[in-house]
Amino acid sequence: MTTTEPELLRIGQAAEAAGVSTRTLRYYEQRGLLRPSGHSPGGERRYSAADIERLRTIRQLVDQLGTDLDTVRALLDAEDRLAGIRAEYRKPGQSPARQEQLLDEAESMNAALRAQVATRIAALAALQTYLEERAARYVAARDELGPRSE
Amino acid sequence: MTTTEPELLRIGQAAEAAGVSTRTLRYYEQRGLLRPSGHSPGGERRYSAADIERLRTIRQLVDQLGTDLDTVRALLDAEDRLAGIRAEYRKPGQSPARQEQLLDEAESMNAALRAQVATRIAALAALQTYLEERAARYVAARDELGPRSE
DNA sequence: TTGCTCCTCACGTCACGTGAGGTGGC
DNA sequence: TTGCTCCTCACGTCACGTGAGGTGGC
Repeated sequence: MTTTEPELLRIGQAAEAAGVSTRTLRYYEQRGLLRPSGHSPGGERRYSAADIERLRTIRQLVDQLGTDLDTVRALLDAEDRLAGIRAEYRKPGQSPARQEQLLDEAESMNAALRAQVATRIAALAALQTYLEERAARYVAARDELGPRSE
Repeated sequence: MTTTEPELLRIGQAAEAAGVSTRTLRYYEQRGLLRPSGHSPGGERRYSAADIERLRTIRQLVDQLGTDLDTVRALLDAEDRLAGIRAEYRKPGQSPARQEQLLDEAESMNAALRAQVATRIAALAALQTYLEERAARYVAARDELGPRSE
């Protein structure tokens, strides 16, 4: 049996799948954030499911946390290094010290992100409370307007 | 007795109080978002406490919700119109229909904002869950690395 | 062959950042 | 008078948007 086809997407399909423009995909490539897994013989970009996942991660960080692209790249680079080390994990002669160092790095970044998310959620909760108070004031103002006869 | 001084701030003080740059204040003025309450004889901008409050509102919308400045202005304009009507409330001959229309407008914008905030909080909660799962995986990976002696 | 999507420039835009050169108030 | 802050241009930057003009695969 043949291995199943890799299911690579053209740039337009990839963009639509992640809710971004094709320009964004080319720009991320230029900035070193996301290289397509392959290319067609004619030179068209081809994106894998893993590429789309990576793209979604980038958008999460940018949209939800307002992270700039250089910071996102640093984060993904560190993840890539950790994944690389994990892939070599089974080979003999790997340095556990090196691996532990990368784990430290990944954990501290994760913790920093979690702190950012918590801060944002708190700010949004405050905003929500404020908006609810205003909604209540609107209702009060409407009552004060006098009873509209049905 | 004299009325207490209005306590107007220079642009640098206003900027620092709201955590933005002076450039941002001048830009918001140019874009019609925030006009300083007054000017010094020499032509310097002077900002009131209400101006700073308005500025903080703008930053909330921009930072927490990613709202663009045109949308923010539309929102503040509507609030200003409502405040204007309320100020005239005591005068006789005001149209309650007009006032109710403005209340409708304000309420619907408030509701839209609340929906946006709720969506964002949900997205952030999902991100938080994802980050916590990753944190757990890091701990597992560390255990797998082998027990560090002592 | 006809559309449609893709390609690479390259200029435009939004929300500011950052000097350049000069004026005004403790 | 000396700093410090203010003023108005005006060019730079980041993350794309948007054509311009041309090539490639069902």
